[in-house]
Amino acid sequence: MKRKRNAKESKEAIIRKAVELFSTKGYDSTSMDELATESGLSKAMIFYYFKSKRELYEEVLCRVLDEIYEAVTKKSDTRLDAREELNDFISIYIDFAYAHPYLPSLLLKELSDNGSILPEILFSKMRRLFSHFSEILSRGEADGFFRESKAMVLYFMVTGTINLMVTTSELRKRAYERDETLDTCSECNRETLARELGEKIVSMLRSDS
Amino acid sequence: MKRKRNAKESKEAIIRKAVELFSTKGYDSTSMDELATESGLSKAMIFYYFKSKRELYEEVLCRVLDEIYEAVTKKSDTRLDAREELNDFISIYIDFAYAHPYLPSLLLKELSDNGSILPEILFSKMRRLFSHFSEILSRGEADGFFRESKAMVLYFMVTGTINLMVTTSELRKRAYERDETLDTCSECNRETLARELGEKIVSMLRSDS
Amino acid sequence: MKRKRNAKESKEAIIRKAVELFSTKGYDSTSMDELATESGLSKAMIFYYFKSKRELYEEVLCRVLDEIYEAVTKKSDTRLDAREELNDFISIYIDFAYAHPYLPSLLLKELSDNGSILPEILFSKMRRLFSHFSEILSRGEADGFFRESKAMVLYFMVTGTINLMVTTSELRKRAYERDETLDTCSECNRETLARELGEKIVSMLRSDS
Amino acid sequence: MKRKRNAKESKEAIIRKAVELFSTKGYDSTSMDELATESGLSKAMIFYYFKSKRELYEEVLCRVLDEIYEAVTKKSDTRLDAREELNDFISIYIDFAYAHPYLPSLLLKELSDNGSILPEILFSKMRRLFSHFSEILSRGEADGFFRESKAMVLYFMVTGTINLMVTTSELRKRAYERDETLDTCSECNRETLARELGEKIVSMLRSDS
DNA sequence: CATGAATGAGAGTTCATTCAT
DNA sequence: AATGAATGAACTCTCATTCAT
Repeated sequence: MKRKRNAKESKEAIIRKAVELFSTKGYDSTSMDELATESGLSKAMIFYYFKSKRELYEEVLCRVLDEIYEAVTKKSDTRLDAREELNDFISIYIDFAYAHPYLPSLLLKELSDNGSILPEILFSKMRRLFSHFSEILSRGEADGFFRESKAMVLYFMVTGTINLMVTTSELRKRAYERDETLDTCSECNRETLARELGEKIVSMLRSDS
Repeated sequence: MKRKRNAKESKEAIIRKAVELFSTKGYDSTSMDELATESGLSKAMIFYYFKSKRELYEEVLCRVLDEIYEAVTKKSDTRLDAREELNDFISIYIDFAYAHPYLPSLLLKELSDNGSILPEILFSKMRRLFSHFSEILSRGEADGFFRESKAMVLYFMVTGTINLMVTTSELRKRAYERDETLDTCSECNRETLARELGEKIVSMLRSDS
Repeated sequence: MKRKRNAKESKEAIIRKAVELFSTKGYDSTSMDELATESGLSKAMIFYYFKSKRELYEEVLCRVLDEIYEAVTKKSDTRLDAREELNDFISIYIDFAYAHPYLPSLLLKELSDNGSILPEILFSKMRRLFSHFSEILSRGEADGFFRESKAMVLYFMVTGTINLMVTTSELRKRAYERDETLDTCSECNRETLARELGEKIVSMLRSDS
Repeated sequence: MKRKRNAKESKEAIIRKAVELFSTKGYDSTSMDELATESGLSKAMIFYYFKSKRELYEEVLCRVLDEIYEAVTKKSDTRLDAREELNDFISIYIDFAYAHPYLPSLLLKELSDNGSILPEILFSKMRRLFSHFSEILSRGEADGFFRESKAMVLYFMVTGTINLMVTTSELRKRAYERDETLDTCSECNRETLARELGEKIVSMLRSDS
């Protein structure tokens, strides 16, 4: 009914809602009808701006990955020693995940599909982020701060854990209420997590151990 | 036309295929038609044994969780010290994940759906597994082998990493082929992963550090 | 609402209506919704019996061509001289066209699409009919009854004319009512047409002329 | 952005493309979007010049019929005897069809739609062409060159055959390649067709036979 | 004269689910 | 215990058409 005549705004409204819906309900369970209604535009408008549902989804995922990459690299400072940098990576990733609580599940879902249909552009954006992480580790090893380790495993220990902590926050709360002897970290906030994770990961890598 | 098998056999055939399909294609992308054809029964039969697609799915997930729980607790031996037990947990979980490479993605997906629709029975099965893990840690702390830590975070560091490593194996291979300077652990087998993860996690928890 | 539980009947009902609708309204303008309603079944049932709209359409066209071919070859008698046989071909084709007034337009439409998307099976059925016609001419030439001619051109003169006469019958009536000095053959019945066409075509081919 | 052309030019550009698209793809399969893009104007402009898709289509058909009529009557010379005039009609129609190979299928399609929705203006343009043809025959009969015949049937024998020969040219080539014993007139050019058709039709009408 | 943004209606197709047998 | 036949509701996507600028 309301007609906005502003392309940018409309497109933005679609993407905004798309991010929300895709991440809370998943790709399949998000219908274009719903997305249309929720974004205040007609279904036809979505297809006016995006060729297909899949294309819209890819646009959404690209955005997410770009945002993460930028957040993580912006503050990156090679003058710091690798331990501090790793700590920064972790806490920035956590900040990002908490600020966009719907995004991690998007990533988890995409990864757990074996990524077989992952289009090239997404694929390379994911690689870029891992590459950045990997370099921090290498530098740490070169400088004698870190002992040798599998970057990939470490990467999943960091990002996987964060993603899971964020997406399960409701679940963990529920579990705690059911059985208070179970410490599901239901009260953990981003600081607690950052400290716990950062400290544990760095201590795990300490080369003098 | 009508092959008379007994009920158990038919039901089993359905579940077996369901596990395979749900885990390789996901819930939404698995159609009852396909499941019927593949399991050699008619669609109507599936609905005869299971009230709905969702119910079947839950049955499938319960199975998976039971299997994991059994695998993990079978060898559990409280006479061992907690460090060894933790190591066992990790390697058994890894064995399980490699033996059923489709299951981890099921779990990841279910968790990343915010679990808000997770039915009670699934929920408690998940709790049970975490509870077991948590006890190992507590014992380790009590015995002075482990320093204090958030069990939940540790649990995700372990299971999340394993699940991700398994579900992304194809993806990591692809990424490595594209750029060989990137160590995506594409050659890692279960032993490598068990060693890397077990050792790192235990060393991270060492109380004397 | 009414549920017939008879596969053959249902499939037949669909095809029957499909023939009618496709030929009166064309492929594009016939909607599956309409076809469903008209045939007394649900849309889903159509897709239960036919994989796609296109497949249904092909089935319909195949039927038509088979029917024509059978009608035309059934009475074919090589003991007759080619002139009589040609006459028979014409009058049988006319009978068929008048008995199934919706079919000729289907054929015309399919042909006028340049047949570029014509699937192999349809293509060969069309060839088979032309081949039969062509043989009659050849025999006539061999026996000295017919002079040389382009079989293809003759074939279109015969079938094209018949198809057009049938599909335009309403139109010609209207035109005559508008202007009675115009002889649109609005009163022509199948006999008139058979005589006019048969005689003219044969006389045109007479070798002694 | 806004290329200011004059109205006539724009309108002409639209019709030109419309003729091409409607005739190669048919009415339904031609989308206004496509037409807009191809004609270098915006969709809205098309609706500015033509009330609806149907109206544009009618305009297109009218053009075609006018062109044919003019081509056919331009050279018409009542001093010639009817046999020559008939021959001229045929060869001019053939020239026209070969020069505009997309138009015949338009006409065939429109006719085979039972013409029930044929608007008045199209209807009368079609009548006018037939009327001209009819007069040639009448004159031929009056002058004793032609024996009696149904003008309508003859008209379809001429125009129907030509239209079909043109629209099926690809098809006939394909059929010949598949089976070289089949003479599909795949090499026939306009001269061959004009000779074959003209001579056959005139000989068929010869009153002294 | 010209357009980009917007839409309602409808297209073909799929799917979980039910029912008669 | 078993199935083929049936369906309503939903899905993605397209299209002719309109309106504000």
